[in-house]
Amino acid sequence: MDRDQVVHILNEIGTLLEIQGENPFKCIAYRNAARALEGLHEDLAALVADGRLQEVKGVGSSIAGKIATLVATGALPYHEELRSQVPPGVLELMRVSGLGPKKARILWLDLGILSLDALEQACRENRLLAHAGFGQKTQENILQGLVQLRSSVGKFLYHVAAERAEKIRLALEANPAVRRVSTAGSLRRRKEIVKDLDLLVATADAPAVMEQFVHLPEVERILAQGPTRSSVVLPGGLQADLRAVSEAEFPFALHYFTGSKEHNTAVRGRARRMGLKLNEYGLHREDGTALPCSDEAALYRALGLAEIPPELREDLGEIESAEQDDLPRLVDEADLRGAFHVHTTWSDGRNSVAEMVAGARARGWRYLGISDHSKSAVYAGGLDQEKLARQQADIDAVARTVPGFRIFKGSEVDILPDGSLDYDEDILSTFDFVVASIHSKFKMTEAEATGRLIRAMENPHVTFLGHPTGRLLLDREGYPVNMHAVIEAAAHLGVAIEINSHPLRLDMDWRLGRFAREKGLRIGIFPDAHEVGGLADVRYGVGIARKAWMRAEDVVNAWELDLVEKWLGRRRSGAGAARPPGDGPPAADDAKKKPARKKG
DNA sequence: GCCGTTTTCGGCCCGACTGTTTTCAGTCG
Repeated sequence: MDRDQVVHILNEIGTLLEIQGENPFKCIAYRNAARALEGLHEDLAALVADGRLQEVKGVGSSIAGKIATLVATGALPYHEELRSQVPPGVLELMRVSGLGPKKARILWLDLGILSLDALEQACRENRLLAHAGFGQKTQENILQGLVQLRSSVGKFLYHVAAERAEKIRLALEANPAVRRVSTAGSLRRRKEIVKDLDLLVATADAPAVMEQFVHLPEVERILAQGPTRSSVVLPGGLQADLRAVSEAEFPFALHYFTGSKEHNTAVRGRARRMGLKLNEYGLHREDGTALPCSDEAALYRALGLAEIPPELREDLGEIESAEQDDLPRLVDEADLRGAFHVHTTWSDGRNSVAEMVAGARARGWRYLGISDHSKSAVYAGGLDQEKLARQQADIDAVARTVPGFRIFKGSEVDILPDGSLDYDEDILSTFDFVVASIHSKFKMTEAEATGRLIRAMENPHVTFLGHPTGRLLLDREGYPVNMHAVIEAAAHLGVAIEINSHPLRLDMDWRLGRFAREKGLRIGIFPDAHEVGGLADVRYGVGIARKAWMRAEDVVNAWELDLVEKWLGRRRSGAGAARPPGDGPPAADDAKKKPARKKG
């Protein structure tokens, strides 16, 4: 049994104990042990073999014994006994927002509810009201939580889908019968949420490729298998479709299956106006003669358009821009020179300052901005003044060991309910940068949330606005914010808004990109990393920034170090909307033909 | 169940919010 499985079981034990009403600290102990294992740098099996498990902080003699059993035998009698005492349906109930162990236990023991369907039924029949702790409002909240939970079924986060798709793509690529292979669909367009995987191959032996595809080890179930198209289900219910075409058809099929539907419709309309017919098999004149294209670039060229990157194919003005050959050169991961918004063990990170810096250097970055949590973020180990001083001394010490690499001292400072910041002037002035974020009191009206964010940005110490809506994809709606007003204020004040690259956040939303560009907003593609591996999440942020039409010059952490230092300095000295030298006015000409579509 | 410059017992991260209560329990981050 590997580490991830052990972590999962320890967490589950914590939950099962909680449902049984065990001492809460005992439950926490199991979760802490799971967390400690997650942050482990060493091989778990080796640790067990050497009898050094108890050296891990959070793992004592009892849990160490259980881990050893799990690693050695793949099972744990204690865990199985707990599972036999609590039906699996109870754990299912706890997935509903607002239902914790206590309420789930009451639903189970007093009402015999063991499924989401039964829970909904009971709410509709007002059967919850008779029980202590349940009122009208609770019942309504549960029904709402059920809607939210079910709406996430059949949807997958980009990073999950991308990882699965890449495995399949590599397997297909290794097949000698496959000439070309690509992902398509919303995944290729880098949407933050995808419903299924679309893959496309060019081959002369489609049946053989289909045979390979449906029998890949990750396939759980075959939905359909034909010579040109097969569909399978992967673990977790993710559906993957593979289509096979000839090499000559490949560019047209790739374009067609990449979409979006709206983009395709617009492109086909354009072809028709030019006396051409475009479909997934080719581009033809009215007399039926084919216009061969070797790739998508040739296809667009044949229609009098510059090649449109997949990320932009949402019919949000990209065709007009391509027609005038003024599509932006989109930011690329290789453009990033560093990053801000990184946590360390000083707050809730899993790696030290030195380790995070080493990770950044290994990526070829020239600078890194450390921002642990501020004092009000107690649950995340926020730093008080004394601890902050020690953290900053630590950063100074690490900085001396990495000449030529710049470490910026900052903080992810909580924006308090009234829009003020969680540190006073004396402390704020010790930072090179400040990421201001909301982490508490999410229930606000749109006016309150918008005012709160803008007031925070008016503080001259604030350089970046962190995850502006607080959303967690497929999990939690963000607070309602008038993002247009926030973007205008940020651009005016010279504050850059973060595109938080954590795959659950990807916040700010890309749909605001055109508007943001028009206003001259600067953005940051920041990892919000809590461990070294989290630095790589910037690739997801880059995908969103590309969908948002962002160029390297719009992205603060794609700037060279000297430019970033100047920019931070100007903001601090109250110069307002500072821009890097040589960077002209916002490129409004290629950003305002079509207003950005509102979120949703 | 874990841990120790508060050290073998007694605290453990804790404040805000919500909905339920009539002084607080449960949930969340």
